[in-house]
Amino acid sequence: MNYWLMKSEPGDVSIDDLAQRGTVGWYGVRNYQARNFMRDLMQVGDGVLFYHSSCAEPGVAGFAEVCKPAYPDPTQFDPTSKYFDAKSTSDQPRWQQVDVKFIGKTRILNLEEMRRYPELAEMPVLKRGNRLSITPVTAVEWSFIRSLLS
DNA sequence: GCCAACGTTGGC
DNA sequence: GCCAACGTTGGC
Repeated sequence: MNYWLMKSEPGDVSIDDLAQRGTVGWYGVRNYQARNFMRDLMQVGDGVLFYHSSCAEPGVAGFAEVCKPAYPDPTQFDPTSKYFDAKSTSDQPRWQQVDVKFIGKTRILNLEEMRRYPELAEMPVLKRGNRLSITPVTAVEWSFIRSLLS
């Protein structure tokens, strides 16, 4: 059982979209390290901090859970998608996604507030220059944020 | 829109 | 396999 922080642009998929749809496929990851987390380490039942990025108020916006293990991301095969990858074939897909299901929406836990808690100081999302869209969360960080937002 | 950070690409 | 150039991310 692992925990993860996963960034989504709310203009693309927001916590409200997830709440409405119940589950979503985590398409569009085009970074090998983030892909490997999904492919090699994510399991059904893993906890997810749903994070809003590239928006007016970046921060943790809710909780989700991995509900389907990694499988090929269909957008890599779609020439009309901005995530199309010409070097990817159905025999040799490069990119994977998992499905996540909605657990709950919370208030926005923004970066300024997160920085105030020493318990969260090591989270990659708070480190300067971090760009990775999927990062591991420790059990301590997970419990802390769960109680903070409950 | 700026820009720091850092992953990727491609020439050698 | 080095490394400079380039592209992207994402907070501000």
